[in-house]
Amino acid sequence: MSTTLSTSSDDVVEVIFEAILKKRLNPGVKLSEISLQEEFGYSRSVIRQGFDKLVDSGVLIHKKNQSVRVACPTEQETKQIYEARKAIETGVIMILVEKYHNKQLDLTEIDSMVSKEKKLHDSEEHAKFTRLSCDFHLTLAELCDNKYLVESLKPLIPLSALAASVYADHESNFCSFAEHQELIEAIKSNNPKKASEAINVHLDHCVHSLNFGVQVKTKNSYSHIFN
Amino acid sequence: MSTTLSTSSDDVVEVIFEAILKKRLNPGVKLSEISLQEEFGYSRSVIRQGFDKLVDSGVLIHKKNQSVRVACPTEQETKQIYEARKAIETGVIMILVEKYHNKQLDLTEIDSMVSKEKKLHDSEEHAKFTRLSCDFHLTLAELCDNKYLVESLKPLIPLSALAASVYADHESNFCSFAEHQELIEAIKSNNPKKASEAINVHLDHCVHSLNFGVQVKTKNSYSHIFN
DNA sequence: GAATTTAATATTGTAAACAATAATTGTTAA
DNA sequence: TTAACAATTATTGTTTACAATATTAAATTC
Repeated sequence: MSTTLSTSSDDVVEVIFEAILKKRLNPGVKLSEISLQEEFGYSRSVIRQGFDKLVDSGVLIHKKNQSVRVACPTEQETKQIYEARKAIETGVIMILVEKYHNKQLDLTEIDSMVSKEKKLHDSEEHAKFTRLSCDFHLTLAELCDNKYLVESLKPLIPLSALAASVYADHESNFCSFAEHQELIEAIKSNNPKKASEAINVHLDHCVHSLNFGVQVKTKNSYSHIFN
Repeated sequence: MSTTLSTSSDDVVEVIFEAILKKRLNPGVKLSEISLQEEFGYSRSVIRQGFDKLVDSGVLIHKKNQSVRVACPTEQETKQIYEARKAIETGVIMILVEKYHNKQLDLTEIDSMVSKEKKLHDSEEHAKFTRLSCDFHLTLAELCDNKYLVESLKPLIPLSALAASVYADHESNFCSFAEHQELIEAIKSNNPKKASEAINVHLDHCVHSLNFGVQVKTKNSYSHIFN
C-alpha cells in the first residue's frame, strides 16, 4: 500500500506481476524460494515476503509445506473475479464522471493510452497490447485518487490476465480497445447511467469471450521467464 | 485469502483486527515486534509476517526502520475508505438482491444479527454493538460467495472502526441498526434501485456523523490490549 | 537552564542455520 | 513391467544471529 515505503520484497511482487502480464509466467507454474533467490539476488526471506504478499492477493497459491504456484483460476473463480471487478470499476467510473463534470479530471493520458492500444492492436503486437489493456483499467482507478480503490482492484488485474491465458482463444480480441474508447466517451458525456452500462457491458464481454471448455494446461519449468 | 491454509501469522492478523474492533488498540499506537512476541508466544519473524499483511491492507502503517503503528486515518483517507466501501458494498447488495430473487439466499442469519444489534443498542453495550455493526457489513459480503469481494472489503472494516475511534463523538449512533434493517427489507423487496440507495445513504450517514474537527490523540503503551 | 552534540540503547532489516515436512528417487516384490 | 514401499533429496517453516538504522539518554557547550 502507498503508505509503506517500498521494500525489497515489493520488487519481487512487481517482477512477478510483470512476468504474468507478459505471459512469461503461466498459470500453475511452481515457484520455489531457493531457486528464485539466485534469479533476484535477494535472500530467501525477502523472496518469501514477496510471495506472501502475492499469496494474500490470490495471485499465487500456497498450501502448507508446498511450493507456491501461480494461480490457475477456475471457471467459477474467473466469474467471481469479474463480478468483483464490475463492482469496483463501476464505482471507479461513477467517481470519474463526477470529477470530469467538476473539471477535476484530465483525460489526456487515458486518451493517448487508447490510441496506443489501437496502434498495437493493428500492428498485431499482442503481448504489448494485452499489457496496455490491463494498464488502462488500473489507470482509470488511479485517476480517482483513492488508494483503497486502487489496492482493491490491483490484484484482480493479473488474476484476469491469468484467466485469459487459460481460457481465451485469441487474446487480441479479449479486451476490446473500441469499448475502452466508448467508455471514455461516456465519461466525457457526463452521463452516469451510460458510463455505468459501458463498463458493465465491457467486463461482461470480457468474460463471455472466454471459452471455459478448454482443458487447463500447466507448465513446470521457469527458465527464461524473468528476463 | 481463503486459498491459503491458515498459518501462524494469520493468528496475529486476527488478534490485531479483533483488538481494533474492540477498541483495545487505538489509532497511532506503536507496535514493536520484540515486545509482542512475548504476548503471542510466537517468534519475531511470525509476528513480522502478520504485521506485513496488516501493513499491506493499510491497517498498520510502516515506515522503513521504524516500528509499525496502528493507522490513524485522516479526514481525506476516511472519505476515501467510505467511497471505496460504497463501490464494493453497492456491488454486494446488487448481487444479494439477485440471489434472493432466485431463492439462492438465506437471510435468517442476517435477520438475527440485526435483532441482536437492536438488543445491544438498547442495553447500551457499546463495544459489542460496534463489533456487531462491523460484522453485519462483512457478513453481507460473505453471503455473495465471492472471496475477491470479501477480501476487498475486509481491510476497510477495521479502517472504518479506526476512523470512528478518532472522529465519532458517540459511537452508539455511528452505524445505525435501523438502517441495516431497512437495507435487508430492500433486498427482500427485490428492488435493486431501492437497495442501492439504501446502502449508499447508510454509508453516507456513517461519514456525515463523524466530526472531523477533533484533535487526534495517540497512545503509546499496549499492556492489557489483547486479552 | 536550554539547545546541541555525542554516546548508549533499542528496534528493525537481512541473512543464515536448523528442524519439519513434502517430493523424488531407488529398490524390491508380485 | 508395474506397484508398493523405503531411503534420499529438496523445499518449506521457524528460529536465531548479526548488521544497519532509529530512538533515547547523557554529556557538553553556550
